[in-house]
Amino acid sequence: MIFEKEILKKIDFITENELRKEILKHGEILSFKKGDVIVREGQYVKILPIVISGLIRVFQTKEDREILLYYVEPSQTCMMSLSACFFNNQSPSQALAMTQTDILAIPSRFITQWQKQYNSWNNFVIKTFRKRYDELLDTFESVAFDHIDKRVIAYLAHRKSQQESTRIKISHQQLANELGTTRVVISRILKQFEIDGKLVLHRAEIELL
Amino acid sequence: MIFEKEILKKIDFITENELRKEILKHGEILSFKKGDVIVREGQYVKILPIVISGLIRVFQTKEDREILLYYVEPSQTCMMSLSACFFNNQSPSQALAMTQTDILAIPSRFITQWQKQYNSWNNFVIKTFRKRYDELLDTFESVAFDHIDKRVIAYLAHRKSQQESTRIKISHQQLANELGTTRVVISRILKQFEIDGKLVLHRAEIELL
DNA sequence: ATAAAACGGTATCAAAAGATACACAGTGTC
DNA sequence: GACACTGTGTATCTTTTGATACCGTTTTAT
Repeated sequence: MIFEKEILKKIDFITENELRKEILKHGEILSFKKGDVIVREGQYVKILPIVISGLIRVFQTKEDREILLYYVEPSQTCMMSLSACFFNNQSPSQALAMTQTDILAIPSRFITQWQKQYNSWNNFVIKTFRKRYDELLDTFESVAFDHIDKRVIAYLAHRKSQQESTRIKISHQQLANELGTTRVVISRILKQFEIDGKLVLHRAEIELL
Repeated sequence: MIFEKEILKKIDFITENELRKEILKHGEILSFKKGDVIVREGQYVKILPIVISGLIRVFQTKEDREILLYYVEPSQTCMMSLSACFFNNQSPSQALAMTQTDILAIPSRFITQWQKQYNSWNNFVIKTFRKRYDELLDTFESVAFDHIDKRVIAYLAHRKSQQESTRIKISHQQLANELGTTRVVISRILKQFEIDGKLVLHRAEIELL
């Protein structure tokens, strides 16, 4: 059960009290289990999800390759849904619950309406676009100019910063998918890092030192 | 001299008559010569440029490398300016006139105001963000998964589609900058394409066949 | 318990692309 | 004409990464 209090905490970037009430009134909590598909490629999107708890992975598939666009964390929304709602388009990407995830589903008709009425909502919309652009640009730069070993380190450091522990649960194959390369390459690099004393490898888990 | 008629033609995506008048009233035409710097990195941006004629190159520089973000063509605006105006930020990127370029400069205070009042303006804003994201994603995918020869061909095809002639004026060095690689690599690839009969090389010019 | 699937280590080979170096041809300037 | 600068051709070498193959271990499903 999700309490109003928790929802309100996650939408603290909405400063207008009236809008906070509207969101509670029209938003509906939807829950997904780990692995659930939230949006399929090609699906029409009628709601804007705001993540209350959990994590959503948004990606595209192209010729049996996955292209990671971004993760949607609590208090964030999905740029692709936003834009699909806005233009009444099909979703060009797929969204997957990485863990048990609760979202607050806002009917799409409110998006532009609230943009006109509430500054903080419009801010939220624009910030969502800009943030994802910046992230993508970052990824682009690291793919274009950095070697994979540096990208692996950056990925692990980022994961570490999101949690308490220094042990990151991920298999070599999954890590390869995240970075758009192959398992062998990742195993090779990780082993070298282990030899260099930067980390310790466990089964489906990497311990940073 | 730029006539109102020409401006109105370039902003035909603005459907509200009232807004068209507002734009003419508050917008100011600024002209730049080829090579002029329109925005410097770090500069505060107070106006939103809508290109009426010409072409603007928007890019970042990082450790003596250039990262091309996008070109702004007539009827388009610059996403980075939009977002810098919106948040009253410094520009993270640089804008350069590629040819004689006329822009319609809209004072930044109108951006959010018009978003609230006029649907087509809000559409313009959102479309600008989405379009640049999609472009960047495309570039990202081709950098991540395509070989350079394919990217060279794609670049040339794109340039050809923008003009009448099949002769593209660009040096190997410039082309290398556009694609984020080195001159030698480009020369090597182009020469191979010439041997394959796909194009003919001239000095600082490539003729597609 | 046994089979199947997931996970990971490692060796070999090939391809792509970057780095460097050098030569030479046009173009523009004085 | 002498000179500098830009543009291009090309050879050599190295590094990075991907592809493939094979093996052993651990976990999961039936």
